[in-house]
Parts: sequence; C-alpha cells; structure tokens
Amino acid sequence: MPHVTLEDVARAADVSLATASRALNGRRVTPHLHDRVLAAAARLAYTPNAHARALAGASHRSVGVICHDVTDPYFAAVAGGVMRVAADNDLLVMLASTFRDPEREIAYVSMLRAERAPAILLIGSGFEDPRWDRALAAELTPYLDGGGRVAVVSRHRNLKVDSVLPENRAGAAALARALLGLGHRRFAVLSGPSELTTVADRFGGFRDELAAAGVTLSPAAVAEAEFTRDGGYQAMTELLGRGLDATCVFALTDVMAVGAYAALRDHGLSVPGDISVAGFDDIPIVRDLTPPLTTVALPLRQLGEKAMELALTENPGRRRRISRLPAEVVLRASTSPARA
Amino acid sequence: MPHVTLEDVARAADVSLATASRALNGRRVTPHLHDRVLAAAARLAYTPNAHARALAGASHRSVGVICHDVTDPYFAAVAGGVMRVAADNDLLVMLASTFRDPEREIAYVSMLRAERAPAILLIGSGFEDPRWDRALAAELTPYLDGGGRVAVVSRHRNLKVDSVLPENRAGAAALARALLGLGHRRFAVLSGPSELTTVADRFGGFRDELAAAGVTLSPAAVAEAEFTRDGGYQAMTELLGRGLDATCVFALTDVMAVGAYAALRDHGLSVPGDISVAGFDDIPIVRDLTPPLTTVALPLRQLGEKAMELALTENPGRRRRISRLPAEVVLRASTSPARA
DNA sequence: TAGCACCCTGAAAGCGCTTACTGAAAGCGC
DNA sequence: GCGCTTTCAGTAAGCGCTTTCAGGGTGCTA
Repeated sequence: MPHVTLEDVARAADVSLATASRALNGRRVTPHLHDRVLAAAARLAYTPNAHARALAGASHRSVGVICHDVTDPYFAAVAGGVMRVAADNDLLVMLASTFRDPEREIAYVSMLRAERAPAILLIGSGFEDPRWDRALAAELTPYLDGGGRVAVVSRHRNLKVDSVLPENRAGAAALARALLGLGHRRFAVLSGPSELTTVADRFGGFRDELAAAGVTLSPAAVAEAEFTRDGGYQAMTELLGRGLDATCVFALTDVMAVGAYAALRDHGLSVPGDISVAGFDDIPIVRDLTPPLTTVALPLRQLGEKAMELALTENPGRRRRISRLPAEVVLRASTSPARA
Repeated sequence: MPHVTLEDVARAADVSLATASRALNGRRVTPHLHDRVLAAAARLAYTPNAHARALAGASHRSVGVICHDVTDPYFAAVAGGVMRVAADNDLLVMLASTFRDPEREIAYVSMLRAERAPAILLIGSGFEDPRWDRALAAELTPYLDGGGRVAVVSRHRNLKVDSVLPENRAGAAALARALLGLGHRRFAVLSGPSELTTVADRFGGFRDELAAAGVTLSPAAVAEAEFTRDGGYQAMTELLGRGLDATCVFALTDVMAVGAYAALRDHGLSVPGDISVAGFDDIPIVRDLTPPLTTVALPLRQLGEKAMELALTENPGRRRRISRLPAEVVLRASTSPARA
C-alpha cells in the first residue's frame, strides 16, 4: 500500500503539482486554490515524504546527537538540555547511544552523515587512542565540507569543531583544594576507563593539585572501573579489600560514588564518619542520597543547550569556537573534616 | 560545497552508475571493478545520501521513539532497552521527548511519518482525554496503511497497535495487599497528573484493593503533582501541611518517592520509623536510597526491548499483539509493620 | 485602446540513488 | 565451429518533491 503523494493531492484538488506544493508550503497561491489543496491534503491524510523533500533541496530538521549511554543520568541531563533547545527550534533529535564503543560512535556519525543531518552533536569524553580521533576526523571533515555543523561536549583533543568544555581539570583541582582544606591527607580515587580523556583530566587535575600541596597518591589507593554505579561499587570494594587507609575517596563521577556508598555500607563503614566521599558532575539524584554527596557541579543542562546553540548559530569562517562552562565545588554532608 | 555523489565515484572509478551502486551494495560485480569502485569511494570519502536511497526504494534504518521525558530514569531505562535491540539490528534510533505535551507528541509522530521511519515506538502513559487518542489514531492509521510499524509501551486504550503492557493495575493491587499485610490501615497517596492513564491504573488498582479489604482512602489523603522528584516533594509537603495521619504513603512513581523522602526528612520524619513509603517502577537508584525503597518492580529494560522486538517482527494480519509484562512487589526497608 | 508590468499557474528539470531492462561478451554442448 | 545459455556492465526510468522558467491572464498607465 503506497503512501499518498503530492500528486494524489494535486489531482484531488484539480491543480498542478507545483501549485499543490506551493499551497502546502505557504507560498502565494489564490486563496480559492489554496483552500482546495489543503482540504484535499487533509482528506487524504497526506504527509509529505521527508526524503523526497530533502532530496529536492529543502533542508531537513533532524539533528543527530551521539552520547555514550542514555541511561546514565549525566547524559540524560545533557540530552535534556539539547532537546529543550531543539524543541524550541522545531528540530527533531536523533539520539544514539554508543555504549562507549568508538567504532559504534564512528558508525553513527557515518549514518548521520548519510542522513544529511544538518548538525551532529557528540556528547561525552573522547578516547585517548589518537587512532579514534583520526578516524572520527576522517568522517567529520567531509561532513563539515558539505555544510554540516558539528559541536562536541567535553571532548577537546584534535577535533577542529565547536566545543563545549566543562572545566574538568580545574574542577577536580578545586575539589582537591577543598578536601585538603578539610584536613584530608590520605586519599583514594575511584577512577574510570583509562582510555577516556575525561579520566585523565579529572584524575590529573586532582592528583596534580594534591602534589602541589605535597600530598602524593599511591597507586594502591587508585582503582579503575567502569563509569557506572556497579563500577563504583566494584572499585570501592577492591580498595577496601586492599586494606585502604584513606580518609577520603574521590569518585570520578557521581554515578560511581553511588556505587561507592553501597560498597561502604556493605562493609559497615559510615559516610562521612569513617570516610568522606566526593563525586563529580552533580547529577540530580546525589542531593537525595544519604548523606547528600559533595561533588563538583557541572551545569549539565547548559552543556547540552550550549552545544545545540553553537551548532545552530552561523559560523562563517568555520573557526573553532570554544565555550567553557565552569565547574563548581559543592560541599555537602558526605565530606567532613579529617579526624586528627 | 556539494556532497560527493555516486556519480563522482563512478566517474573516478571509470564505471557506470549502476556498477558503482552494485559494487557498493555488495552485489555481484567483477572483482576488478569492485575494487576500483571501493577505492574511489574511499578516496573521495563518499557517503551515500540516505534520502536518495530511501526515495529510490531502499528501506531505511532509523526508527522513531517517542517518550515523555528522556531525563526521567524510567524512560531512560526503557529507552536503553530499545537501543540495545536497535543496535543489535543495526538500526539508528531517533529519540524524541514530548515533555508530556500531547500536541507535541502528535507533531513528532507526524515528523516521523514524514521521515518514513520503518517503525514508531510510543513509550509511556497515554492521555485520558479521548480527543488525543483520536488525533493520534488519525496520524497512525495512514502510517500503518503505508506499511509502518507501531508499538506502544504502557498505553492501552483505543490504539489498535502492538502493545507492551506492564501490569500497572495488578501491581498496585499487589502492593496494597502487601502493605495491608504489614498492618497498615491509614494510607496516603502521592498521585500524578490525572490526565495520564497510568495514574488511573495505579491509583485505581491500589484504591480498589484497599476498598476490597474495607479500607477507604479519604480524598484528603491524596495529593496530586507532576511525575517528577519535585512533584513528589511538593505533594508530600502538601499532605504534611494538611495534618497527615497516615502510617504509609504510596507514591505512584519512584521518582516521586525520592521527592517524598526529601520532604519527610525536611519535616523531621523518619522512614519507616514515622511513616512507611512505597513507590512504583523500581528505577535503579531506589536501591541506593536510605532506606532502600519498597516498590513495584517493572522490568524496565525489557519493556523497551520487547516493544522494539514487536515492531521488528512481521505481523502479517496486522492483528494487535499484546505483551503483558509482570509487575512484582519488592519489599525493602522503607516499609515496616504498622505500629499498633 | 494599446502597451507594459505584474501575478499566478503549470510544465518540466532535476536532487542522488536503485533497479528493471537491454545488450554484449563469454562459456558450453554437440 | 554454431547456436544456446549465462554473466555482467550500461542505459534509463523512476522514487516524490521543490523550483526555475515560460506563458497567460489582469490591471494599470498613457
């Protein structure tokens, strides 16, 4: 059963294709004919074929957004920002999840490119291996040459595109200072997959600031796992198994911190009584944990909004525009002064 | 700057358009020419135009998913299931958020229809007002006639399409029984927007089961708000302001329960010491609340997976297939026996 | 009333691709 | 070696739309 086409509508309204097209697109047409076309279209439940339309030159309205994992509150919040701006601009969003697989990420870019999406947004940490940046650039460059718009969030290396950069490094450093200020000297870190650049930024910022204060982080006090709740649980459990003697744990993401809470509880340790915990991101739920989590707040919605806005605003010279968004330490009850 | 087209590739490889197309699509072509075409395509960074392709008859690969709010963990989890199955089938998903606006929902269906998406999934409660179902049906029917596939999750009225139905009513009833079993007799309910059918199902199932046990729910013990964390906070606060004397609160969604926890804490009440709390959905985070939340567990991922599977499997007679997924009461520490 | 400028409609040319259909070359049996 | 089938490249016809271009009314000016 084929779809109703413009030709059907034109025939039903007894006008030419051109007139039907113009009437439907609000171009000047005698009111009389205009009404006849609209009536026919309604009667036939006509919906224009977006592909034909796109092919014939009309720009189309679905932007692509690629993130690592929609079920992660961090990405959900950023995507929420993207969608808000998209909705305001009457744009449809195609959201894809890569599950942190760089190959899948590239495959999605390729699909979006094939769709001739007017814009592609990449949300989330890049990968350390330069091979992926090269492969990505190979996809992105012809896309940009073809007039496509690209904006990325939280990924800065080697990609000459508009970027929204949360202050991962500075935020982690600020957190380190705050924690040092509370008197902590022995730290543990729940780190994420080392192939992600965000890990290097946050971990590096934290460690360097500690070092500047003369505090070193022993490798034994660092555990690496997935950026998930269960990853956090696992990493914390591992550290505990090693006989941890830290007074404060820094989880590279709030989601991991949630898992850490559970692991600590399962070991009969209280937060912050036995150990302080800090996270990063300020996803909405951490305010409702017991105790509320100290973290580095990122303006999550704004990250998405800004990225969408960048992709929407003209950039004639194709200069790389960078929008840095501040990270701010939020002290809550999960951290307390270190005991003497 | 126009895109590289198949014609460019054909010319570069010195073959006809048809041959280039065949080579790229893995049809039988002399190995010699085949290689030449692929080499040329790679050299030119050719990406086929999905629109032209779709127009020319090749089916295309992006299914549409419409949900109420991607930032809500419930939808995020369901969407995660959808994406998993979609990824396995090499499908791109276009995810849209309606923010619970029925007009926007219909607008999205229309856009997706225009895109000739092979399938459309509607995730989340429908609206009570039959007007919306009619408007939706008016969009969906021609889409189905045109060979489109539709599956819905958690929306059962009046829509003759494949459905995945969580046992909202039965689940709420089972929860009521469990709570009665704990000795509770005075209940309060944090309800959601009354225009959502899910509200009627859950609330109705709960209330009717209570009634069957001779327990009535006074209107004063019911507060209505948005299905959000803040909505839950607000509804709970309102109830508290009214001088609540319930021993147990049922929040229609877990997300609302999170807000209720906060409101209770702000009023100096402890859970379950002063009052028991139960939710619905079993979103991942509620296990990590303090205390862990008693709730009605829905297989969230599966809801999405099943819906995607339904939309993917042939349905020759276009019969309405219904897949009912069970809801299960999970008792955790947020509920305790009622004090005598 | 003739001449000119407008406005609006319809015919037709693509947009980039897939896929019959056509035709040439090659492989086979006798 | 001839006529047959088989294989595979090329030609061309759309898919459904937008838009340019041409042409024919109409209203205005002189």
